[in-house]
This record gives sequence, C-alpha cells and structure tokens, in this order.
Amino acid sequence: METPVIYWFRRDLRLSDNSALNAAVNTGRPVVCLYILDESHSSPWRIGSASRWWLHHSLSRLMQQLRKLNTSLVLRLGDSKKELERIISETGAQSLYFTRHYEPESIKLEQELNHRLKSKVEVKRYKGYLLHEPEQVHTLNGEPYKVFTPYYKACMQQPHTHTPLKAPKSLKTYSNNLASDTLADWQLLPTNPNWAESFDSNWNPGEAGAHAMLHDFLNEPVNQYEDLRNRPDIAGTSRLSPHLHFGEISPRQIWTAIEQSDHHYSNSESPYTRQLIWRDFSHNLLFHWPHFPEQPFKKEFAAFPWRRSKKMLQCWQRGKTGYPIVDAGMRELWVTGWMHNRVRMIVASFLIKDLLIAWQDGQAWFWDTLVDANLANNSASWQWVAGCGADAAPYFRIFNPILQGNKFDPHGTYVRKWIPELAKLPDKFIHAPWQTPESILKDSGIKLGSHYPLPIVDHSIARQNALAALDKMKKHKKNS
DNA sequence: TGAAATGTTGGGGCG
DNA sequence: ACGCCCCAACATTTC
Repeated sequence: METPVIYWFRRDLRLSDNSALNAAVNTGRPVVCLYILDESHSSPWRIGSASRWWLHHSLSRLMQQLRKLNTSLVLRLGDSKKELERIISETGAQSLYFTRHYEPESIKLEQELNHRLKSKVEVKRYKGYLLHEPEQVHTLNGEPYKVFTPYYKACMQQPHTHTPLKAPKSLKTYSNNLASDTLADWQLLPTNPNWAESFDSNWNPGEAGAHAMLHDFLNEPVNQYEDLRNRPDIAGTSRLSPHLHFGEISPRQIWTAIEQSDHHYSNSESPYTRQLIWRDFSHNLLFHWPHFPEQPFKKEFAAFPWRRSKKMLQCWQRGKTGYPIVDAGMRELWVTGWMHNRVRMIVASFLIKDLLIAWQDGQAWFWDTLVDANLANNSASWQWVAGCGADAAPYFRIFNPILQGNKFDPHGTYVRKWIPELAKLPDKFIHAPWQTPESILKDSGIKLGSHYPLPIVDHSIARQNALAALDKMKKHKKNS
C-alpha cells in the first residue's frame, strides 16, 4: 500500500482555505487525518473549560465533514511529539503536513519536530492562521513593531491578493484501521452541573457555523460597525472570535468576503478589518515576546502593589460588584462563554483599577470562561487595559462604570437582559441603582443589598487609590 | 478605544 | 448703566 501523508489538524479545524490540508491532499497520496489533544506539557495555558466545550463540537463537526469524504479523524491523547512519532511509525508515513501557530509551546514544538523528524520524514509547515506572518512585518531596522499604528500601516503596504482555496472535493482514503479515541473519551463537555447549557443556543461551532456567522455580519452590521461596535445592547459585532480562534474560518476568507461585499469601506480603511490586524498584532507580540502572557511588557509594572483579595475577585467573577454594567458583562460571560468587547474593557478596567487586582487574575478567569480564549489576544488585551502592554492605554485612563454604562447602554437594555432583578429600574438609575430614591426602589421591587448588591467599592475613592498605587510603583522604580 | 479637575467665557439676574 | 455673582458651556490640563 502507498505510504500516506499525515495531516495534523491543530487550530485549523476547517476544510476550505486550508493551504496545508490542500497541499497534503494534492500529493495524491492517502491522507491520515489526525488530531492530538495534548495536556502533557507544563504550560499553565492548557485549554480552558469553555474552550473545551467548543473544541468538542468543532471536532465533532469536522468528523462529520470528513466522513462525507470517506475519511475519519484519528483522535489521540498525549504528548504531541510522541504521538506524531507513533503514528508515523504505525503508518510508515513519509510526510507530515500542518499549519503553523505562534504560542511559545507551539513554536518550541515546531522547532523540535523540525530537528527530530526531518531526517526521517518530510515536515511541511504552512501559514494560514494570520493575515501577516511575524517575520513578514518589521521596522526598517528589522525590529518587530511595538506600536499598533505603524504596524498597521506596514501591513497595509503588503499585497493582499490571495484567493481563498476551496475545500478538497475528495481525498485518497487511508484504508488501514488506526487506533483512535472517541470524542466521548476525552470528556470535554461539562457534566454535573452542565454550565454550558445555554451555549448551544448562542453558538454553532464548526466551519458551517462560522460561515453562517460571517454571512449574517456581512448582511448589515459590518456597514454600521464603526457606530455600533461599542453598543453591547445592539448586535453590531461579528462574533467570529471563537470561530477564528479554532481556525474554522481563516482571516483571509473574512478579508476577501468583506472586500467582495458591498461594504462602504475599502479594506484598508474598514474599521472592522482593522480589528483583524489587531489580531495579527497580538500574535506578533506573543511570537516575539513569549513571556507576554505572564509578565508585564513594561517592566516597571512588576513592582505594582496589587491587592490579593480573593473575596473581591469572586464578586467580580460572579457579577456581584454592584456596578450593573460590570455585573451584566460578567454574567453574559458566564452564561454564553463570550462578552461584548466594549464590556470586556469596562470589566477589565474595573478589576485592575477599581479593585487593584492583578491583570493576570482577570486573564486567567477569561482564559477559563471564554469560548474564544486565545493566548495572544487575551494577554495583549489585558495588558493593554492595565497600561503595562505594548502600545497600551495609559494607566491613568480609568473607566467610570456609570458613565460607560450611560454612554454605551443608554437605555439599560443590556443590563436588564443580564440582570433581570434590575429590570424595573427607570433608565435614569439603571447604571447606578444605589442613587435611586427609596420610593422608586420600592416601586421597582428592589431591595439593594439583598436582591442586588450595593457597590463593593466607591468608584471615586477607588480611582484615587488606583492613582496612588501607580505613584507607589513609580517611587519603587526610582529607588531601585 | 477617558475622566476629573481646573480654567475661560459669556449671558442673565440683581442690587 | 454698571459691577458683581452665579453658573452653564466649552476648552485645557492633569491624572
């Protein structure tokens, strides 16, 4: 029998516009489709709980798609390198094809594969996860960009002419039986309790779901993106993040679809595609600074006097801070595995600056609860809010949760959706219930402190404390 | 991809 | 008519 090609699926769980898969199929040899769940490494960033839910369904969909091509997906649990070596020896394969990734663990692994396997098999690595490779965009000195705008401009100088590839119509099946786990073996879905119950009604993981989501976005919201993207009470964002994270759709497919739609902007000016470049930028940062998820990019922040209050952190996690816009966001996250981006900034600012809790703690919570948890985006965004990242917001830019609420959820629709106990409060007080006159509270059937918490901190005092803490950090820097 | 404090201006009430 | 005060509206600076 012909020796097969191993196609190693990673976070490219799609058949269309998948250069690596296409190349594997085009060898004309039988293709062994493989997915490895690797929990063996020591990285603290093993896949989070909400992402496991997504992964389960995404793999399940991929298996359905492959079945139509008369092929199965071989599931293996274990150390990626060992499992790859194992399957190569089981099949006698002489080629290994895959898509590259940019996390420190992935970079290390790809280097090791290159060293250890290259003498025995052909190792072919393809791009596809980003619009621009980290090596491809740099300053005139050859340094990686640390500031977004020049990075963005440099990206726009690059040619964007690629046409997305169609899914292979057929592939040569590898007919020998290979041992495979079942998805159920991996127990990726939560049970007792099934906290992901309402994920099903919010999401449709997999390639088809990704394209349906894109279609809905192109249908209208993309043209109002600039105005509506900050409104959590309106469906104005693409909600493509989890699909992009798992590679169910390529950024190139989105880029091209937008270019070909009747979008009001050209892609180089589109406020939405600009966000896609932020995604590249985050991966660029992580690629060049592998400690980004753990350590502040601005070193002086290592001396920041964070508070370690488990109790406060828990109030934040459970959506019980007493600030409705913050609590609504945290509850949306818990219920759906996702949070509107404007609200992510608000809750992050609140944790970091009002509660003075380290951004790493917030990042860890997001990592576990977001279906779109992505190491590059998550760490770059948290550091951005904290003011310690590359090209970050200044630390002293402290969001006022009441003003943010009034501005971006002016009728309290978003708050009422996620905090139904406040539903009857008049618009005027929806973002600051504690300011409500007693009689109106009574009419609304709300008793603060029992139905809904009183604010766990006073924002104006918290703001002063935050600025004082920054001062303390600066003094520490001076003295050292 | 803020917010608060502080400064400036100008209209109107009023003695 | 005039100066004075108040304060909203807007601008600037500071954090």
